[in-house]
Amino acid sequence: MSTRGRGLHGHVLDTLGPAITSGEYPPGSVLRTDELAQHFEVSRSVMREAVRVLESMHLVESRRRVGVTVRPKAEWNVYDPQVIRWRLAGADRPHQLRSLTVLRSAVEPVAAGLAARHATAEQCAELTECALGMVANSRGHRLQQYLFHDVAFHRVILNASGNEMFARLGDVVAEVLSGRTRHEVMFEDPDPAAVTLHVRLAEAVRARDAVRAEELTREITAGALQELDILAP
Amino acid sequence: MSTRGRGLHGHVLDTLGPAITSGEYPPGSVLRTDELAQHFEVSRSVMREAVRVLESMHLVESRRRVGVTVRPKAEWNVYDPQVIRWRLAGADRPHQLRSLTVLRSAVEPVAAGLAARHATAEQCAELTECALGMVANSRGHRLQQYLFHDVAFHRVILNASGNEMFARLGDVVAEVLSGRTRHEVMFEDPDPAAVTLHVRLAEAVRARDAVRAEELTREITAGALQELDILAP
DNA sequence: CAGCCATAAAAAGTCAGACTTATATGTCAC
DNA sequence: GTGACATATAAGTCTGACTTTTTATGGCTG
Repeated sequence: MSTRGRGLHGHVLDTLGPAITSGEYPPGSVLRTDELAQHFEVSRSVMREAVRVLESMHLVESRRRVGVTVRPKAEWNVYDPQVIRWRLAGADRPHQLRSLTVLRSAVEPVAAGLAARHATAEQCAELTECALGMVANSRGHRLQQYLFHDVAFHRVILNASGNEMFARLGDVVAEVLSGRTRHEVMFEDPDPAAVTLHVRLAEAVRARDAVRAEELTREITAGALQELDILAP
Repeated sequence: MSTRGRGLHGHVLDTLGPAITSGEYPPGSVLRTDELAQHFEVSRSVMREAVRVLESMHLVESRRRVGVTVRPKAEWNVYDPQVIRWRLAGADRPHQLRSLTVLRSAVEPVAAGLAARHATAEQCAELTECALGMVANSRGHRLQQYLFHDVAFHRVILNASGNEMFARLGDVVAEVLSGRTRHEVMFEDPDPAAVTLHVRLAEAVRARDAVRAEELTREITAGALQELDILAP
């Protein structure tokens, strides 16, 4: 996973990326390409490629005669899936999870409304299938199977919205949902009310009821916010 | 602008990036690093750095013995500011503008609600100042000055939300707003109703009225959708 | 002492060439 | 047809030398 371990520069990124996003190298820190290359025991060419990638993520800035400077957090490309993974794997995972859940609560209801208008028959079928899968695995500590269908469900909604920006948030939602099952809440069976909401949402999309789809999704995301004790979204 | 023309690899990206996002090299196309290096008259090292950046944006995939393959559009990192700029500069600018406006319509109302809760006194003051600037420049074809305050206004809202994911959409909103003034609609003075909505929104945030702030922002973004003839968002 | 300019040093940037490695594809035997 | 094997190809890596830009320094002049 991650950088698919592809190539030496990928390995360097797997170490250096998290080190930066976790604050090990705080903003303003200055790194030297040559030193890094020595430290990671790779050639300067490889190190330079890694730095270029970090630069394209706005994590660092490379300037002549100065070095590679870590940029302030506010400038990072926080929508880069790689950056999101690094941060979710690091210390501010809880904070990141909250930010992303709030984002979900803004995007998903609108996406669901659009999905109700644009979903194909096939997508409606997938949706129903996922919802049934959730129901079937909602009891008896079958959390992994439940998660699988939950993720698939939200992915279909986002894709069916027909908006590419929404569709690309599928991975983010998947991370948030699986993160929830893995480390945070959700040690017990999922809330039956949440399961019901998904079933009704699938029905609403099938019935092309955009308003109802949007409202049901608001209830779903409100639940997600509550789980993280985010009272005032 | 763009890649800040920094270095040869930046120049290569300025040409190759738009070429890919515009579909000049359709998904599935295979490029060879050596050929590209020759074509751009740069060394392979520089070309490789450029390819690495494109790879980190998920625009291409580099595989041994095959070459550099253009990935399907659905896999691109469409939230990367660089990618957004390239696409806004290219042929599917209208399509991109619609996607981003729909995204705005989902995010900004929630952001405004949060801003009403979290905005500092300073941010409230900035907001009022921006709104006044909009009013002052809403007549007499002072479109540039109006745009400046409009962008600043929405930036403050997004920053004041306290959510880093929202805050990072400031640049996107800026692009959408300025794009609107530049190429699309808005040859005449802005709609007075929209101006009024901004003033009332600034008041709502100052008054810590989250519900009203959210609703006013919905009206603002609904207007933006209408301008692009997006009837059913 | 202040201000300015020439100089030097530091680090990134660039290039060229040789070598390594993975892998798609074709070939041959069975 | 299936499998093992050979081969060619393009990316990947390393090294070392050179260039360019930017900053700091230090001495000169007023």
